[in-house]
This record gives sequence, structure tokens and C-alpha cells, in this order.
Amino acid sequence: MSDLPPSDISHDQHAVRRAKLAEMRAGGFDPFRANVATTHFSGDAIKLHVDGQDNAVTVTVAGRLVTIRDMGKSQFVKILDQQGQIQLYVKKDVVGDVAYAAFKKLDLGDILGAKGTLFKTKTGEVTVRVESYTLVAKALHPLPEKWHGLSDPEQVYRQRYLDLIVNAESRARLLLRSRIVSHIRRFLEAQQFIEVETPVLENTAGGAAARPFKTHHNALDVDFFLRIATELRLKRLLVGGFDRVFEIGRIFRNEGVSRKHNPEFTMLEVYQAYSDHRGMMTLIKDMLTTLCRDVLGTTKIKHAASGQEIDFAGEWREVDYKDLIREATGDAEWFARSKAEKIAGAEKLGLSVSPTWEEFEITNEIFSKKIEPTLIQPTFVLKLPKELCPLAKISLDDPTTIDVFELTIGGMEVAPAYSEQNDPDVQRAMFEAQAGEEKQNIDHDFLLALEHGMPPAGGMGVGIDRLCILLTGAESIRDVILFPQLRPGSMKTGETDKT
RNA sequence: GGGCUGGUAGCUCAAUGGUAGAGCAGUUGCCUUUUAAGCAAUUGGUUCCGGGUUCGAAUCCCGGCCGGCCCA
Repeated sequence: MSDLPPSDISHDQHAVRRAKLAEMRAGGFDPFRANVATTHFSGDAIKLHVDGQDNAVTVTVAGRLVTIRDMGKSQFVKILDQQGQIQLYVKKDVVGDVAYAAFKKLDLGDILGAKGTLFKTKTGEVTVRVESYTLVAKALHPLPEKWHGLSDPEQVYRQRYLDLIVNAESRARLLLRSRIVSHIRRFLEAQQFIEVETPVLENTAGGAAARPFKTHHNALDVDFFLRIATELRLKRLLVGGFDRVFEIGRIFRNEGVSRKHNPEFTMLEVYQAYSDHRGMMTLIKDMLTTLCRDVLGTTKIKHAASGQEIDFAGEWREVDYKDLIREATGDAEWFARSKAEKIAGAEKLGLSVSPTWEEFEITNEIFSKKIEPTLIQPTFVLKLPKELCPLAKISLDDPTTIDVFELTIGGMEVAPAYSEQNDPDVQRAMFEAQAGEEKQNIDHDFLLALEHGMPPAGGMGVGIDRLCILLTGAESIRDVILFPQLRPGSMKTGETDKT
């Protein structure tokens, strides 16, 4: 460090703020030891004002200083709290000379509480006429620019708190996510579903086909996997007599990071005894329709990618998987074709498939690349090939398919659901057929549970992040996750130097 | 993992291979109903990091770090 401290620190906003803090402390006031007893959030306070009755109601609000309009002997400023912004009017002859002089030294980003009466300005904005205020936290770094906000995506994700302070759309979008999750809970509880929590650490990562994260428990000296689904645990609860259960849980999959994938994401899984996949169709339609109505205030949303309007209140299309494939390939006999013919058919559609793939994988490539993206309106795809999921019941009228649906909205898979397989012997056979040489991955304890008897049930998984993408119009999963996963980075950290 | 693309002041962005600039923010003044408030003056740069080419590099080349988009 130089032993010649710069005499002019006015260009260094951090140093200026540190100097202001030091001056306050030297004068006997430390903002970090102060607090304020608020009476209202901003939005609630604003609602208290009655037209024509200025200065009739006194409130104490608190928040972060985000706008300052200094007019010499008075200032209009705005503070931001959980509900939004509220304007404060600070007049020198009301708060007094000393307090006013101190107020002029506040910086954008500082957190303060203010007490005063509500009035309406001549431009019609309900404002607090400040009688007294207290600084309760000093911001030692400047806020991002007030008009453009923070737009560097890396900083938006790494320093989400700044994004939330200055980007109103981000605040609104992420708050909406909380309301969506809250609504789902209330919706399910109203139908007597019980919310449960099951382990994240598992001996066998089952219930889905995905690469798990691995970790180690020191005291037991055993490796654990982070769960890739909650399915097998929740079904054990059906065996245990919890007839309607759900979990909104974090799932971990050790796979790529992309616009639609975060290594940890949130999944709702619902199981209802004595129901089936048809029952789940009713459940999810009710859930999403009321969700739209209660949270968004409309059942019609704009799908950004396609420009289409998605209507949740209309009839939801039901179509068999095989019919979609036959339609896309223009081949009524597709499922009777040889593997070589299927490969040729897929390539004719512009897809590159490998001869090492199983036939159902070739067919499913057509589904996920050529069909799914076109299913914008809510669509139940029914009767999937049995190879795609070993946990569902085989269809009675077609033993090559299973009694399931895949709900697709906006070209994205939003919710798969099954008539759950409860025959322990069929279940074991399905596991073995799928696991191949890796039979050690079979969850034998789950099979034991099934042998004790699981009631017939419908079950469903809903990707909460994808649902939020859809309902908030977000472009990326990162925009609906508060702290998305990034490579450990070199974001400038807060210095600890004292000036 | 591959292709394309980006990293410049606290933030948002400029800058033909030739003196690194603007707006906001900051600092100093003026202004007691402002709405991106206004007016005047003014400070501020390891151009992500490390090499190379060149008389000269923010700019061109190579390598690295961290993002974004597309693909796998």
C-alpha cells in the first residue's frame, strides 16, 4: 500500500462511503447499531391514504434508498421494500437543520426507516411527509445504474441481490415463483394431500434415469447419492397408509447446465391412492387452471417463443404417443418397421440417430425433437412406449404401452404422470429389464415395500422451474431460480480495507 | 465436450492498429411538490489475465479465466 493516501477520494465511491461512515461513528452514531420499528410495508402504507385527507395518517416505513431528487432545502426520495417503492418527502424546516444536513449525506443504497404522514403530491403520488428518520444500514458500494439497471448476466446471477434491487422485472418474476409454489401447496392441502419430506441422501438413486451426484458420509464411512427423484420414497408412504402425499423437493442431477437445466431443481411429486393417470389429468388441469386464475389473474398467457397465446381454460388435447409418431413420420405402420427402416425414417426427418440406439430411443428422438416442440397448447400425450418408464402400469389394451400421460405445454414437458405399478413381480421384472448389467442399482428395499402391498395410485411429477418459466415468460431456467449454478467465479468481492 | 460470441470507469455503453470517451452514479455549488427532476463545474481507467506480432495493441495472433447463445 502507498503511504501517501490520496487527498481526493471523490472518485472512489467505496472510499467516500467508508469516510461518511467513519464520520458518523466519530460523531457518536453507528447505523449498524440502529433499528426502526416499522408499522407498514410500502404498498400497505400507500393504501391507507384517503383522497382529500392529507397528513391524516402516520406511518413508519423502511427500505433501501433507490432514488434521490435533491432540491436544495427539500428532497423527494424513494425507498424500496418487499412490496415495492414508496416516496418520502423530506423538508428542512420539518426535520430540522441538523437532521436535514445528515440526510443530504445519505447515498443511494443506504437503508433507512422514516416516520411521517401520508399526503398526495400535486402529481398524484402518495408520499410520506417525513418527520423523523433513522439510517439503519450504510451501503458501502454504489448501486448499479438507475435507468438501465444491471444487465450483465453474470453479475445478475452472481449478485442476485443487486438484480433484485434494481431490476423490477426480476423482482416480480421471482416473487411470482414464490406465489406459484404457495398456491400449489394450498391447492393440494385443500384436497387433503399431506406434505412430506423425504431424504436427499440415498443409498440408491432411483425413480428416474439420470446421473446422480455422489457424496460421502464420514461417520458411517459410506457413499451416498443425492436423490434424482422422490418417487420411490413417496410410494413407500402409500404403502404406509399415507394415501395422498406430495413433496416439493430439490432434485439433483449431475448433468449439463443449459437454458432448461440447472444441476439442482425443484420438483413437485404427488401420489394419490385409489386414483390413476386419468385422475392425475383432472388434478393437474384443475391445479394449473386455478393457478393461472389466482396468481396471474388470467388463464391466457403469451408464449414468447412461438408468439402463440396459450389458453389454460380451454379443452386440453388428448392424443396417443403412437398417433403423433405416425403423423410425424407419415407412416401408419411405423411401429411394425425394422430398426433399419426406423433409422432411415428418422434421418429423413433430418435427425441424426445412432445404430447403437434401441428402437424406442430412435422413435423417441422423433418425439422429443420433432413433435414435443410443436405442442404449444396444453396437450396430454398418452400411452407412451413401456420402455420409457419402468414404474407405470402396462396398458390393458396394448402391452407395448403404459398407462401414463406426459403433459406438454409451450413445447416443454411440464408434467409426466402414471398409473403407478404396484405389482411387485412386474416391477422387479421391469427394473431388471432396464437395469441390464447394473442390477446393483435396483432398489430392493422399494420392492420389499411393494410386496407388503401398495394401493393402486396415480402419481405425477411437475417440474416447478419449467412451470415458472412458462408462467412468467422467462427465457431461461436461470431467471426463475434465485441463485442458479455457475462455475465458481472471480466476481469482485467486497474489500475489507479501511480508509 | 464442440461451434459461434462477449469481458473497456461503480453501472449502461462508445472508441479505422495511432492522445481510451459519453450518460448515469460520485464530488462541489444553486434550487422547499420532484417523476430518468433541472442548471453549472468537476474527479475517476491494471481496457479480464499471461504471452506474441508491431515503430505503436482496447483493437490483430496464441494460451488461460469467467460469461452468453446454439449444438451434443
